[in-house]
Amino acid sequence: LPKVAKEHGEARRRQIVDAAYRCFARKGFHQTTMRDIYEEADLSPGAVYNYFKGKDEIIRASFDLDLGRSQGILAEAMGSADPLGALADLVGFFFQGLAEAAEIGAGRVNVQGWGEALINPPLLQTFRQTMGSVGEILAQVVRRAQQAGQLDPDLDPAAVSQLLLSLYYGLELQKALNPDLDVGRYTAAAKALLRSAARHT
Amino acid sequence: LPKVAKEHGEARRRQIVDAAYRCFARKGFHQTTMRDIYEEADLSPGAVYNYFKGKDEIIRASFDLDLGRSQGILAEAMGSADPLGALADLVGFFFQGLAEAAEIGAGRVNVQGWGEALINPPLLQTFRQTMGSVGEILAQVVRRAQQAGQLDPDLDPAAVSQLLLSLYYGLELQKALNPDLDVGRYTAAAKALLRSAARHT
Amino acid sequence: LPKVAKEHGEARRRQIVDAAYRCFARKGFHQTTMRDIYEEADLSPGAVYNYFKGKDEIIRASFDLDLGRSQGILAEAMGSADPLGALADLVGFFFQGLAEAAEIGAGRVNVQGWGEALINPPLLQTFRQTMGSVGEILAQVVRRAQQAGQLDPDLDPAAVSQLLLSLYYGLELQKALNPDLDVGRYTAAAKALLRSAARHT
Amino acid sequence: LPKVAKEHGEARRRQIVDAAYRCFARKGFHQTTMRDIYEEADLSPGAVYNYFKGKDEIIRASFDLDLGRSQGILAEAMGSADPLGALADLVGFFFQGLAEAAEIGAGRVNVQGWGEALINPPLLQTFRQTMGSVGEILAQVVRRAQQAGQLDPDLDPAAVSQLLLSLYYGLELQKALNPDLDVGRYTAAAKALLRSAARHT
DNA sequence: TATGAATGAGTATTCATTCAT
DNA sequence: CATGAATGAATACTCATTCAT
Repeated sequence: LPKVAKEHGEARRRQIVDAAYRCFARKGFHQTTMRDIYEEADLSPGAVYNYFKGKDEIIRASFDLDLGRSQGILAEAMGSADPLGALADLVGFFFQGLAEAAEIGAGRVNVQGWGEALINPPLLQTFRQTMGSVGEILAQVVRRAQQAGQLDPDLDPAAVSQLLLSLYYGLELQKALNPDLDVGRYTAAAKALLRSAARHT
Repeated sequence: LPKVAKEHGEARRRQIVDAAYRCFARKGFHQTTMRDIYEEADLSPGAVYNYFKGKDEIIRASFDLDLGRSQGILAEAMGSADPLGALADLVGFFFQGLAEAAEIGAGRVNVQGWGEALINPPLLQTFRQTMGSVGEILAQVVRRAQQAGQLDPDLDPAAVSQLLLSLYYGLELQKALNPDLDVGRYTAAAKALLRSAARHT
Repeated sequence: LPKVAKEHGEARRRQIVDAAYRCFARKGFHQTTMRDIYEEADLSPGAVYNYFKGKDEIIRASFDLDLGRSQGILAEAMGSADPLGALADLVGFFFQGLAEAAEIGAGRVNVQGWGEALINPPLLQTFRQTMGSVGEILAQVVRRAQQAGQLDPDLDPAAVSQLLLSLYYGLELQKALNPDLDVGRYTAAAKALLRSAARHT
Repeated sequence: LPKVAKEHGEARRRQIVDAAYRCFARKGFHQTTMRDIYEEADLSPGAVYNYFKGKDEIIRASFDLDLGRSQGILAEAMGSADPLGALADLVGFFFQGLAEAAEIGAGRVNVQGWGEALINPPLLQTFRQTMGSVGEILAQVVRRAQQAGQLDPDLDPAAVSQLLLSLYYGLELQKALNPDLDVGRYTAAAKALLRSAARHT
């Protein structure tokens, strides 16, 4: 029974967060009212409050996403024998993921989330953590690429990792503001750039 | 005297927008109340409404910034005899500008502005216009660099220009979320990357 | 149980409209604030808005009155074998009703309602509908009185019906502006006038 | 000089009241803002306040109309050798006057004025005075018609005078709510009614 | 747990009026 | 007298949250 109850609770939370997510993508966090959320979720106001303390918690929950799917490819990249190639793979994987996630409005929610994070400390933590850990992994891969002689050893691994993050976030932003943007061409250019950065021996 | 009146009006509008800007940087657009704004501006509520129709107009006015200062260097870059070098200069100029603007909270306001633009059509226009025109200039410079043999002619100029924009916006984002970020190192890495992309003849 | 909920809702709406009505009689529509209304109704502001979209809807609801009580006597008049006598009865009934309604301030609200209707289209519809349908019934009774030889067949039934409406509205107005007015004497004179209009055969 | 000044002042007051009147006819007293008034009058806000203490005074001034034009015919009626005929003439004169005044929106302003008077004591006085003095004159004419054997001596003169006022105000109301109303037919019916009330000797 | 009526602090905005120039 | 920028009290309405059922 407790297990069933727990599963039920998880399902309800998911139902609420999903509904909220759709609202957020459409109207933004602060234009979305609790009413929007519980109507989109087909629930009563009280029901929502049985699962979340308030709107803020729902916003935060919208970003407690499974970095899980990405974890695998990131770990793989760190261990790859061809670090530079792994970076290119990451670019392909993440940029393409962006294009797919755009369909559920993820880009719209994320871009708004950045702004929200600036005035919402707990959310800021979430974002910094994600960016921080991914950034460290990227820096590590860059470092390994340097050790493998694939990249100029004078490059600043941390800064390069930030550049790579910028290519990702910048794409997410530009794609959100202009959905017509062609992710494929963008990705191709990014890979070309990466290739050209390879050490010419 | 109409001229005096006009100047006075402009000054007041500036006073209000500046006050609002500080509030926005601190608390976000929607957490900032009109009261916050007119108190920060040391005005009465009515006074603010004499110059702006409402909050929305103030938000929009906060982004009607003078692209003017940048116009010069962009034009110069387009005409430069060393397009690739000009690109590096642009990177230096704009990234450094970002660091300076951070002091007045511009980064914080801009990042929030992106999110706002997604649910605020007039603001979206403003952003798309800015990004569009700067993007075209960059693409043009890239094209000229290719013609000058400085860059691989197979590169997609539009996509490269988007990458460059990403480096800029991504920096603005990362700097806003983490003010400790070292813009100098980031800029150096970007320039190194650009150099490595130069055609090796 | 939906039925209970519906009854509850109706009761609340009534409670609000009644409270508003008292305020309107006292201070007029536009001098009455929503605060006046929800305090008079002993409710919170939000509660009022759960039942009415806004002040305008409350004003309109104040005039969605049951023409029901009158419907009976009007129908009866239309079918009466003594149409002229029926008209006199209507005069007695309605003018007396006016005197009674004055106690709840109905006259005051109605007089203000006429003015409001001039600048409030939906309300205008309400008034025109009521006046129109009552007017048609009166014209019909007049016509029947003419056919029965009780009234001069040369009289314009529609115009006579307008005269009768004027006697009613004019009384409501004069009584509202001067509560001392003696409705009994006014009614007696109206009946005498009606009698004198009877065809002298 | 003082005379010129006074004339100037009067002209300005008239200019303001006329402008206000147009606004009132259009939007009602309380929907009309002082801004509406001084813009319609092509004046500055301060200018208006140089001639009127405030909005309320302008409203009141809108009803301080020249009963003058009517005074003549009323006096004449009181002295007429054919009082009943005089009553019919009054009906013709005033009802027709209503039709003409409708063009400047007088009906709309008056109907709204009745409602306003109910919550505006000084205005109430104005209305009661006008109605009272006209009513007394009418009662007097009725009394003289009775003495002349033209009307049943059992009729209540005061009540009959109220009925006559009702025919007037009721017409004004119905015409305001329904501008299509045919004043000619209404007047004809009123005169016919009056004729039928004449004593049949 | 679920419901949804009720709460009430909070917010944007208006507008009659003033007064320094 | 004229101007019109400034004032600020007042107002309609919202919406996150609660709690009795």
